[in-house]
Amino acid sequence: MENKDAVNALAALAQESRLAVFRLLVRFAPEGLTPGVIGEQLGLPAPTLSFHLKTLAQAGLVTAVQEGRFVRYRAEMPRINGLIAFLTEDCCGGNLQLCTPKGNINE
Amino acid sequence: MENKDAVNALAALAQESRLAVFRLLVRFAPEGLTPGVIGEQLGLPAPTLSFHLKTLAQAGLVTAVQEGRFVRYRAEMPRINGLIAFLTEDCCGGNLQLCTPKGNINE
DNA sequence: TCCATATTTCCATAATATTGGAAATATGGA
DNA sequence: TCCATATTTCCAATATTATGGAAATATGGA
Repeated sequence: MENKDAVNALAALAQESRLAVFRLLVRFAPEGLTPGVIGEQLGLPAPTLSFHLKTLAQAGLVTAVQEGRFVRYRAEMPRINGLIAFLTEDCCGGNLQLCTPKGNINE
Repeated sequence: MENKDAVNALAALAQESRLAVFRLLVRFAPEGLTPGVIGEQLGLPAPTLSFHLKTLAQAGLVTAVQEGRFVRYRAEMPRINGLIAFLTEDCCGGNLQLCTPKGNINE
């Protein structure tokens, strides 16, 4: 991942509503959700939500698939994992145990 | 970590110069670096760098310690690890292998 | 004390992002 | 075909952020 890609992804996540949308989609990965459901869950007006979903999609953090008259949005897990790797790259000059004692994001 | 804290941290990282500063400090963790060295490495004017370091510090991503007439900045690794955990919390409804095949940020 | 150096604050300019109402578009079902 | 519903685009007002020159502050050494 390049610096600019990472900045784009981080900027997409650095907004309260978008972060909530993304985390909801992470929770509902890999099935995904429709804007209708997302908006209902988070109490967001449709235009606002549409704007935020577009931003997340442009950053590569979610993908959209048309399903009849619905659109299914999904969290792009490889993307977020790539971002995470980028953030901790060469951590402590390679001496990992110095800064990530457990070394695992899932603990 | 709360949503607002996460947004603060993400916003701090969502800027090209600041992301570069943070990653440099991650690489040089846990010793840290002074603004002089950072500015030289990244080609940033002192006032700009000072502004960005302050922003990173306010977000809890770096800490500053006075050392004589230098200030030593360090990446706050527990903070970034907390942010990473927050981003992937309840991923796939707990079915981790679905979205993080390797499950480890360091691979 | 005085000076050189390290770092920060002040400030004005410029650029960018967020919001949601109203309207437009698209789709499937009656 | 016509309608109800899902989603997006348009738009303008508002708010937030980045930049770096000039000046201020702080520290140790001479």
